Amino acid sequence: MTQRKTAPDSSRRSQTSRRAILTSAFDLVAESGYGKLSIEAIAARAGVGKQTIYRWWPSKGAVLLDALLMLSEGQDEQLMALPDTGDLEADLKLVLHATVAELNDPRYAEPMRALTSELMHDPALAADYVERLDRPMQELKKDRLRSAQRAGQLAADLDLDVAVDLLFGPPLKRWLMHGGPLTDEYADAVVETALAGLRG
Amino acid sequence: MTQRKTAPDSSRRSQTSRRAILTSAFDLVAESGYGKLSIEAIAARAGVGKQTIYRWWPSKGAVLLDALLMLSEGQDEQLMALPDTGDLEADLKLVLHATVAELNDPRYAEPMRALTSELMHDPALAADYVERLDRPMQELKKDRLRSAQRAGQLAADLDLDVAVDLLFGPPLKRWLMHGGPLTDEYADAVVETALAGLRG
Amino acid sequence: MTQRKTAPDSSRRSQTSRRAILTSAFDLVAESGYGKLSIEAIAARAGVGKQTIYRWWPSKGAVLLDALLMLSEGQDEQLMALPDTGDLEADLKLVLHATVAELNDPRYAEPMRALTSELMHDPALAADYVERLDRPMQELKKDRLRSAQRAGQLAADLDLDVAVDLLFGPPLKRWLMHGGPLTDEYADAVVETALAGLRG
Amino acid sequence: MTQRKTAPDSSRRSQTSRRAILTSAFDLVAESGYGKLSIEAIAARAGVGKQTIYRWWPSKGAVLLDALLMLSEGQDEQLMALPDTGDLEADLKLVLHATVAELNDPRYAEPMRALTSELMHDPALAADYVERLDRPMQELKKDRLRSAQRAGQLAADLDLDVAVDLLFGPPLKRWLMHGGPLTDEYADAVVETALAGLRG
DNA sequence: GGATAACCGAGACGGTACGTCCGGTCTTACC
DNA sequence: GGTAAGACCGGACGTACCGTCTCGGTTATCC
Repeated sequence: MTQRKTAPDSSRRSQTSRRAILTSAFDLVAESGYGKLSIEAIAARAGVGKQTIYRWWPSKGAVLLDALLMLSEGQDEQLMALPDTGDLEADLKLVLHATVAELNDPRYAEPMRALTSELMHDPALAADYVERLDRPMQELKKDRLRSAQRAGQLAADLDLDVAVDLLFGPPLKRWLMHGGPLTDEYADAVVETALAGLRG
Repeated sequence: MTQRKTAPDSSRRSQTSRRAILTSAFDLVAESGYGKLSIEAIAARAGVGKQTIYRWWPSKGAVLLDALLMLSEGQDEQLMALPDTGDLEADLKLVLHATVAELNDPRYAEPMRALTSELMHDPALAADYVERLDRPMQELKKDRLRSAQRAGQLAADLDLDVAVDLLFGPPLKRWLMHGGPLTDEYADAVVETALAGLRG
Repeated sequence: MTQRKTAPDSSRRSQTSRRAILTSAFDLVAESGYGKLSIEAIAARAGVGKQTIYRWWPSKGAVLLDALLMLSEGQDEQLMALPDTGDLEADLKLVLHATVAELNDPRYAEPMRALTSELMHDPALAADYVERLDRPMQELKKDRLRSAQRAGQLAADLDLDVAVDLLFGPPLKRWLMHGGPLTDEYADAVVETALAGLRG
Repeated sequence: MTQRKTAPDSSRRSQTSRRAILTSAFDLVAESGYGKLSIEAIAARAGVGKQTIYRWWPSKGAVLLDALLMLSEGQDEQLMALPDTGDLEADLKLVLHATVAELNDPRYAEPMRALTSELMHDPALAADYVERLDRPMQELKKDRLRSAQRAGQLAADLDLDVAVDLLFGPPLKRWLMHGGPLTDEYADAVVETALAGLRG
């Protein structure tokens, strides 16, 4: 079940309130951490009644998801594609550097962490997340790999989903588990090793 | 600062209560999910005063971590090593199958999910987790890879930490993000692709 | 500072809950004694959230005071006067008998004891008690004495506050200190002695 | 049932601890009020195990009673008598002034208030209080009145218990109920009015 | 003079209640 | 009908004490 509740966006809905709620949620979690993120706090900071939140979102995780989506609302229509200079390794390193930078920037990492933590206990929200954020990203990445595959730079029988996971799973593991520093050097090592294979 | 509070295990401490608390926590979360896991519920089910929990653990995440550690208390001394038949690919597939099975078994997945969600918001707990659960596991895995490296089955200059992440990061990503089915076939694909490299 | 918190009685306030809380408090203390009177117990018996009590009263003593005041809410407007048959001694004995009866009736004595005990440690509550219960009573008593004074039955220069204390202080002392039986005969002796003076 | 538990004073009992407990209790309540008086606080301040308190006293009220009794341990044997100059009115005013001063001195009033509040809910303690503090005082006062009665200064058929209550009940009422200032002038008025009678 | 038993400080234990915070529902009064 | 405001019931939080219960470590009699 996807977040139908979010969609209707009745014409009577106050866009002012919607934006105030989303930015309040995002800012609250970025400033004070997940612990301070409560529906009451969001409503208070947004100058909004609690009911206005409950009417349009099923959980604070859903608010958070919308808040993150709002950030990329500018480049909406024409979803930006990943860089394709022909040099696959360089392009991938560039993308992973960006990913690493985002995960290390508290401003984005904290809301992301909060959302991820909600995803783990809310399958409906997780499905929504996959559909609206994760899958589009995954497709973009697969597009770049497909281009390389067509150019003969990747194995012809390569499963692109696995390939994307091989590149982006390792940084995610470090980020989640705090299992070591999350640096550009690490990202480079991941790209090089994934491309060449463990056997070298 | 690691969870020193957990360690001292004063001689006055009631081992009966400790065990009751840990099994209660584990069972509660396995049966009813993370939402039902409250300190009050743990104390009630364990037949213990709340203070006895607060006295020895700083958060319910710390209780959960100890609960998971208790499960592997039997094989403490002789830390089991990973299988080493000489056939690296087969051994790794075996291990990843076990990992996948664990992540798919609600009995273990639910407590793990709960703990992971706590880790994300509690750096001290995360450090403790890394030290007491993650690093030992990581070392075991590196040991197996090192053995293969010595046998010439892996690149001589391979960074083993990166290698382990390349193998275990992808399933973790799927598990966390619900970004696709987590099957033995997927595990096999990950092992094969990681060993051969994306270039094939 | 008087108990302004109690007064506003915002139009949004639930009168149902208010009454349930006051009767629950009164009944609980009457049935089970002061020891069993906790905010939690009141809330539970009244079927009310604890916050609803904390929102409107600053302490359980304040609840108790309101509960006692609620009992005399019927005869609000026309504050009943003390009997005035012209026979001062008989009238006073009647009133003291009533006082003694009330102090001996567990149903009223227990809540009164509980309230008195709270008064002793809470000056704000004590001020409120004086203003809303004690002073009105005191005035009623002084009115009756004033009437007798005008009829020449009492000394012209008599301080009526002292006079009231002389009549009602002794039973209070016995009640508080358990310093002897609190009977109608005692009340009669107090009235007679006070009127005639120790010198006789 | 009287406080037998207090009496045995086994020869093995530590007098150091006993005194530390009593002075700690007295000082705690005098300094921080009744609210801060807990068995734990007494034990901590006295540098004593909680069990040592529970072993010798049945409640904190009992500790308080002993603490107050300890203060008058000096003049033990020869219980001081009330002043008897022959001038009854002057003597009584002197005694009531002393009473008023004590009730107005926070150092004594606070422990007294605390004890009184305990008495109200603990009949056994109340009985003990009457026997060990109240009755002896009452007898002293009656002795002085008896002397006056013999001298013909008081009615021959006067009930001395009632007489004492008539004199000491009114200040007690004011003290308890905060129903007006408790001054020497008030004490004088009580003595004069009680002696002369309300009729003048 | 060595056993032994009561007392001691300390503090963990199972509990109860505290006063606060927030979840999610409902009502009221605008607009 | 959407909204800001906020009262309401419920329930968990983390803390403070309750009274009971060991645990070692002194005493301080009694054999």
